[in-house]
This record gives sequence, structure tokens and C-alpha cells, in this order.
Amino acid sequence: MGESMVLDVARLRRGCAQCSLQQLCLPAGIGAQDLQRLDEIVRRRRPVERGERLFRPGDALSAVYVARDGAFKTVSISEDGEEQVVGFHLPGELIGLDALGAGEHRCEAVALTIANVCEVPFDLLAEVASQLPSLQQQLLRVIGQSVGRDQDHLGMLVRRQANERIALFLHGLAERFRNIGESGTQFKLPMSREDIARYLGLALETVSRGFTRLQDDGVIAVVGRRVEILDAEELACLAHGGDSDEAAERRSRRA
Amino acid sequence: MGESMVLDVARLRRGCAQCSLQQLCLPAGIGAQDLQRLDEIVRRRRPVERGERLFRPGDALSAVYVARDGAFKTVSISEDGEEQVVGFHLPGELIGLDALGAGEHRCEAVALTIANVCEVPFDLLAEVASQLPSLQQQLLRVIGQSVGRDQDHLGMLVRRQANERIALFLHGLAERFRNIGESGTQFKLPMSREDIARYLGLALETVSRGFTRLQDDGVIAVVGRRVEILDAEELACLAHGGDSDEAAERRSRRA
DNA sequence: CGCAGAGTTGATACCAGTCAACAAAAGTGG
DNA sequence: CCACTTTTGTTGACTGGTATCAACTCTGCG
Repeated sequence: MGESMVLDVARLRRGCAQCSLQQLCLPAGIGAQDLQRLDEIVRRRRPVERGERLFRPGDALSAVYVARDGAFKTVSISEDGEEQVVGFHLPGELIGLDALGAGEHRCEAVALTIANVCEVPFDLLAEVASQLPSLQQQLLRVIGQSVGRDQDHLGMLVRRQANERIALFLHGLAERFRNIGESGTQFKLPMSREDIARYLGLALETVSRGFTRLQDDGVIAVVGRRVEILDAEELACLAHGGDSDEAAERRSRRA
Repeated sequence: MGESMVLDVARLRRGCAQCSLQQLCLPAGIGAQDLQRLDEIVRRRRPVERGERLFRPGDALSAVYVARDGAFKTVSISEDGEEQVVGFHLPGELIGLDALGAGEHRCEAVALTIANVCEVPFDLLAEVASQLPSLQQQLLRVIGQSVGRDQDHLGMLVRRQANERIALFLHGLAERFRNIGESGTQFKLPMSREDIARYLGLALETVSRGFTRLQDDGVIAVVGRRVEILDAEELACLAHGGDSDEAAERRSRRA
């Protein structure tokens, strides 16, 4: 038992080369020697508590972050104090790019769970990237993926009604869980109904009703934050605006 | 007269160093010799016609584009054929970053007016950027600004009602016109009501009604696509969710 | 001049926000 | 470990903003 503890600590220390997220994160597609250069500039933080912030609006861009586990949300606060959830971040997804434009953060990044984070000082990252074409390429790709998620988010909000947004949200989240090697059919939501509502641009009551409805239709099973996807096909269909006969039938059977 | 023609042509050929957009576009903050390296890889296209496309969904990322004049929209087409306007692009704003993530474009870029475009082959850009830290930095900044605009777009859509969205849209557009040295109080919209509707996630009738209402309240004057902002302060106020007494009063006076 | 596309305006229906009460879960302290 | 508080989630009734359908007008253009 003492020995396995030692091994675990050693693994934590060994950094990017052993990280399970290697293929998703900055190291993807980088050779062994080069990987070491990246690894040297990555600072591993102590675990952050739920509710802790990585940065706040106005903070200078000093580093970008990647969660090794846990989850984060980024929130932008409008002048009237309304909080808009800009994105959720699962392990391997870069956090902090919102500061690229102006050099200071527009959002705050809040931990939704206890989490371990890799902190990558931005100036060093830029420096190393300019020396390693493969890292530069991967950096641009990761930034691009983040832009892509933002666009998906946009598509989720515009001209879609509440039930569609919710289906799309669950569908997308399931896919992201699968990508990082977790179950895409059974998971615990790291965020509250309110967070989801602020992400989807809905009232929290509407989100709650949407979940219930999906459950009534036999598409998912929900207990609090535990979600099981029972009919992934139907969920995908709802996400793309279709309301299949299947669901209609199930509803009528109950009535 | 012949002489001035020659001068004009020469100026067009002289490229980035003489471009009025220098401070907004990729060259910003780059030294004279380095600028030449960037200039050498930029291809100047013949003018593109209104309705012409720079790229389509699925096209490989071969270049990024910057309009020297005119305007573009980027449109993402969902599987059910619905067109969502992802962004409008004025001169100096990078077009084509949507392909960074997957290496192929997710959107199509359509010219809203006749326009001149600089085309920057992406592989060459990446190569030169890795050799010129100042260009790399500027590239990241321009990308960041684009991310910032996307986030503004998001904030424009979520939990804001129609009139707010429209006010915010006009307010933001005016600011962008000012940034490129054009009038921020009087301009011609390069896009149709339908484009605006698809950008704001509204029905086109709602956009039309919104414009009329702003006009009735004395905030703007609209004739077709010509817009004049009469009360910028009030517009800013409406954009941030306030419905001032001023406007209410004007409305009651009419009634 | 006449046509097609773009924009405006009106009437109606419905989705989702709001207010309110309640239920369940998660902390908290004795 | 249990009672208490607080937070989080669910459900119902009502209202209002916006989409939709439809008719009409205006503008630019061949």
C-alpha cells in the first residue's frame, strides 16, 4: 500500500508524458524530446476547491489552464451584473483564451468541482511554440477547437426552442465525456440547473421542465445531477429539431 | 490625370506598408523589414462580386482572408438547411479562422458587397509567424479579437429581448465603423434585414419592427439600409437593457 | 414600365419568462 | 446521529413577447 502511494505520486510528477489527456491537450502530435520542453514550463497546481477562481475579469493574461480532472465554467459578467455562462470546460480543454485579444481576461473561470489544473505561463508557451512548429500548430488547433465550441454554443442558442437547446446540450456533453474516455451514457452533471440555464439562455425553471419532459418521453433518466441517456438516437433527433413519432407516441400513451 | 492613375495603381501594388488598415490588421506592431516578409506572402485578389464566396463548408483551410474594403458574412448551415449568420466582417477583421480547429471550414464566407480581399496562405503565414515573434503575437491577438467578437455576439443573444439585441447590434456596428475610420453616426448597412435577423436569432419581421420603433423613439433615422444614429447615448442605454424615461416620454407624447 | 426582391405592418397563437409554493438534497452545528 | 438551515431542484398558474401567417408597399433594376 505504501508502495502504490509512492507510485501514484511519481506518476503525478512525471507530467505530460504520462498524462492520460496527452492526445487531446497541447502535447498531441509532439515528439518525445520536444514534449520535455513543453513539460518543463507547465506548472502543476495544488487541487483547486469547488468555487475557486483561476482568474477574474480584468486580470492580465499570465497563463492558460487545462484541467486534468474536474470541470470549470467561464462566466462573463455584464455591466448590469447579469452572469452569462460562456462555456463549460472538461479535462483537456484550454481555459483562458478569452484574454488573447485584449491581453486581459473578460471572463472569470470558476471550478465546478474539486479539480487539478495545469497552468501554462503564456509568455513561455508563446516562446516555446515559436521554436517548435509542431507545438505552434497544435496550439492553433486547440484554439481553433475552442472557437468551434463557441460556435456550437452559438448555434445552440439561436432560433432553437428550449427543448431543442436542452437536448443539444446533453447530446454535446455526452460526446465530450466520451472523448475523454468517460461514459457517454451515464454521467454526473458538474453544473447546476442555473448554470445550464445561464449557458442556454433560458430560465432555470425551463431547464428543469425540459429535463422532466425528456424523462417522461423515455429519452433520459434524471435524478438530480445524475443523468442516464436511454435513447441516444432519439436525443440526437430532438437535438436537430425533429420531434419523432416515437416520442409523440410515448406521450400519448401516458395521457 | 494620367499621372494620378499611375500613382493609384502603384499604391495598390505597394501592399501592407501603405494599407490604411495596417494598424488593425496583421501588420500592426511589426517592424519595416519584417513587414516585407509578411507582404511577400499576401496575395491580392481581384475584386469579388456581391454574393461570391471565399470558401464553403468542408473546404480545406488553405488561407485566411482580410477585406480591404466592403463587407462579408460568415454563415453556418445546419443539417436541416437553416442558415445561421455567425458573424459580419468589416475591413481589417480576419475571415476564415473557423477552420483552425478541424483543418476544414465549418462556415461559408459570402461577400455582402463588392470587395477587395487580401488572401494569406495559411501554411506560409504559420511559417513566417514562427520566425517573427512579433507577427506570432499579433496573429494571436487578432485571433483573440475574433474570439472576443464571438463572445460579444453570444452576449447579444442570450437572455436579451428583441429590442435590446437590435440596439446592441447597431451600437456595436457603429463602433466598428468608427474603428476603421468611417462615420459611426451615419452609414449604410451592408446586410439585409434577413441577415440581421439570422445573426440576432430573430424573425425578420421582428427586426423590421425594432428598427421602426427605434425610429419612432427618435433614436435613429432609417431609410432602407441607410441608418443615422440621432441619439447615441440613448442607443447605448437601450443596448444595456435600460428603457429610459426619455424614450417613454417621447412615445407618450405621440400617443 | 413592370417585375422581383426587400421591407413594413397587422392579427393571432404559443412558447417561455415570471412569480409563487413546494419538495428534496446538502450542509451545519449541537 | 439527528434536527435545523440553506441550497438546489420541481411543479403550477399566469402573462407577455415574439414567431408565424398574410397582405401590402417600396425600392432598385433590367
